[in-house]
Amino acid sequence: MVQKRSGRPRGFDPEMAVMQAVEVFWANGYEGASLDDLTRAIGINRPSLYATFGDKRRLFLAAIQAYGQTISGTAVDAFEAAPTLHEAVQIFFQTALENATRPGKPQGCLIGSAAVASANDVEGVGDLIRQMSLRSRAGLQARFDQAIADADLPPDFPSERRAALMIELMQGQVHRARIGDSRDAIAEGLEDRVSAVLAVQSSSIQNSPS
Amino acid sequence: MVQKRSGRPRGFDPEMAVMQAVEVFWANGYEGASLDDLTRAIGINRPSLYATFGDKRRLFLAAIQAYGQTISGTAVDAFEAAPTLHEAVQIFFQTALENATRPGKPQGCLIGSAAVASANDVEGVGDLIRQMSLRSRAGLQARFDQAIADADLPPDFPSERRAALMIELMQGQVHRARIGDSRDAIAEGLEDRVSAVLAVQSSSIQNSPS
DNA sequence: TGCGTTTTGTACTGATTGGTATAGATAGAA
DNA sequence: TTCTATCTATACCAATCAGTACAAAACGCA
Repeated sequence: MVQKRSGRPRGFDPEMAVMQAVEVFWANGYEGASLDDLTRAIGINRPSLYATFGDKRRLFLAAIQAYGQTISGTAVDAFEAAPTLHEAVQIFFQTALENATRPGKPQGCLIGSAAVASANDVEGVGDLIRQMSLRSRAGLQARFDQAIADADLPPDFPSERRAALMIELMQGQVHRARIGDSRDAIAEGLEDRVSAVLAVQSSSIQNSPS
Repeated sequence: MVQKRSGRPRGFDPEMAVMQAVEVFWANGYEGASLDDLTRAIGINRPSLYATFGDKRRLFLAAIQAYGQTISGTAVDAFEAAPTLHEAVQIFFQTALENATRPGKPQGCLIGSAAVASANDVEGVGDLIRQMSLRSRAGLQARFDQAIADADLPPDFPSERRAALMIELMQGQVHRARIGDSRDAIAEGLEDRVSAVLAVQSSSIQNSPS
C-alpha cells in the first residue's frame, strides 16, 4: 500500500535515476563523476537529487546496490536457474561477460573498477562490496554443496575454494573487458574457466624442468 | 655519462618521488589523489613537481609504469627465473599475492584499481595498461611455447589462452586483496590456480543434472 | 665576486567541486 | 478557493581543484 502524500509530485522515477547514475559512475568512477555529470544524465537538478538521495556518496552506494541487483546479479540468477551444474557455471561466466562487454554501455564492471578504486576514500563502499561479494560467494557455494549431497560432485570437492575461484575468474574477465579486450576474445577462455571451477582431480602436468 | 648542468641542483630523487606518487595513486585513485596529497607524500612543492613531471596526468602515467617495472613486474620476473614450469606458475601467483597484500602498503594493485577506473577519463591510461598487459601476456606465453618445444607441455597446449587465463587469475587475486580478503585466505586457492593454468586434459566432471 | 641557470618556496589564479538558500510551481485537503 | 506540503528551478556559497607567476636561493663557471 503506497501512501499518497500531498504536495507536488516528484517529476522523475528514483529507480530510473539510480540506473542513470550507475552508468555515469560505471564509466567515470566516483570522483570522476561530477554532480553536473550526474544531474545531466538523470535529467534532474541538484536539489531534487539531494532531496531524494541525500548526497553524492549515498547515491553512489545506491548505485552500487542497484548494479548488484539488476546487472551483476543476473549472472548469479542464471547460475541458480541452470538445469545442470556444468551449464550453471558456463552461463554464469557467459552472463557476466555479456554484462561487461555490452555495446553502448561502459565496459567492465562498476564494482570491479569504480567501487574498488574508491573503497578507501568513500565511507561505506568497502563494507558494501565486501558484503555483496560474500553473499555471491555463499550462493555459489550453496549449489556446490547441494551437488555434493546429490553425488554430482565428489564428497571432497572444495566448494568454498571453488566458489571463491569462480568470483576471481569472473573479475578476471571483467578486467580484460575494462582494458578493451573484445567479447569474442574473452569468450575463448570460457571452457578453461569452467574446467578450473569444476576440476575434480589434480590435473596439473609433470613437474619436469622447462 | 651524466651531463653536469649548472644551476641549483634538484633537492630530491625523481625516481623516489614517483614511487611515493605510486603509493598515493594506489591507495586513492587518480581523481582521489590531490596535488596536495602528492606533494605532501613526496615532500616537494608544486612547482618542483610540475617542472619534473609536467602535470598530474603525466605523473600518473609515470607512476603506472614505475609500478609495472618495480612491483607487478616482480611476478613476471620470478616466473621467468623459476627452474620448472610448475614452480614458475606457482611463484608468479605467490609473488603477485604478496605484492597485493603487503602490510603497510595499499592493498590490491595500482593497475587493477586506480588505473582501470580512470582509463576512460585520463588520456593515455587505457593505451598504457593495455600495452603493459599485452607484454606481460606475451612473456608468459613465450615460456609456454618454449615448454611445448621442449616437450614439457603437449603440442596442443593452448599457450595463448592460458597466458591470458593466468593474468585473469592474477587480477582475480588482487581484486580479493583490494576488498579486504587476507593473504592467507587468498593463498588457499593457489594450487587451484596453478592447476587451471597447466591443466592438460579437459578434466571437468560429468554433465549430470544437479 | 659576479653572471647565467636551474630549482625552490610562497602566494596566487580561474575554474570546478559538492552542497544549499530561496522563491516559484504543483499537488491533496479543507 | 485557500492552506499546507512537497518538489523544482535558479542562483548562489565556501572549499578545493589543478596549474602558475615571481622572487629568493643555490649551484657551475668565469
